[in-house]
Amino acid sequence: MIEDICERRIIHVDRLVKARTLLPRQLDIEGMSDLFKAMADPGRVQILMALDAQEMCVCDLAALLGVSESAASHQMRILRNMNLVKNRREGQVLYYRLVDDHVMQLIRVAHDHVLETAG
Amino acid sequence: MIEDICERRIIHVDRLVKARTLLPRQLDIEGMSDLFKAMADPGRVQILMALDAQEMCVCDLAALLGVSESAASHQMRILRNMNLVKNRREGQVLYYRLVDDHVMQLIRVAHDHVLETAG
DNA sequence: TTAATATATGAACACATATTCATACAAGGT
DNA sequence: ACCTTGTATGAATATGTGTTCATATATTAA
Repeated sequence: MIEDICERRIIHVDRLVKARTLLPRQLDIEGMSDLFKAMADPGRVQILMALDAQEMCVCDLAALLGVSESAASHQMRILRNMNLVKNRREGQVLYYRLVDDHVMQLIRVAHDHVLETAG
Repeated sequence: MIEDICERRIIHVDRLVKARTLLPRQLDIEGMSDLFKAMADPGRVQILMALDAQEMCVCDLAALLGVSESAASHQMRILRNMNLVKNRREGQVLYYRLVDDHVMQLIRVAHDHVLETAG
């Protein structure tokens, strides 16, 4: 079973072939890792969990995290770019909320995993 | 409703208080963001999806990603440290597999999100 | 129009992360 | 014991990310 393709050692060619057929397009893979990247920050996780319960504005979120409003706004842009949140304007205030239930599904599974493994 | 706590403007104190009561411990939050951080790389997402179908060794995974075996080993350490994979030795070869179903649940939700939003 | 409020954005710096290279370890064969 | 194979690890470099600061935009009030 030991073979060599493109100057690289490969032990299980069959598994490699099978893995290749099962993987989605590279673009989807990158989309998924970008999504996880958007959630790979304690502040943004807190923001998302807070927004599950209610709409909040940048000002409140900054206070929640204990950071500047500019910093909070930068975080919200990342979450917006990854389609995790959307907003609604009411006068001067922008109210943010989660776009759909995917976000909370991810949060819940991650929380379960952390509670089970780390304790 | 406009108040000021600790030299910071807060518009909705009630929402801030509610958010604070709903958030888990800071340690859990960090565990969750670390978990997402571990999945915030296209190569590691590919590895995890490949390991859903079958056990694979570092050598095969390096070939799958098109990177050096050293680089693949570094990636596996990150996944191991975050309790996403475990391994089994069979002679000289270490076979990696997913620790539980949480990983694939996260992958599936992320994939759905990407397909729905990005197209 | 001018001023104030709420948020966004660009640039720069500090810090984190990924890869490469060299080396070390662990298991099996000779 | 030695050598080879499979994997791990440390250090260094290159790249990426988060925060700060200054500034810009949007909405409302005076």
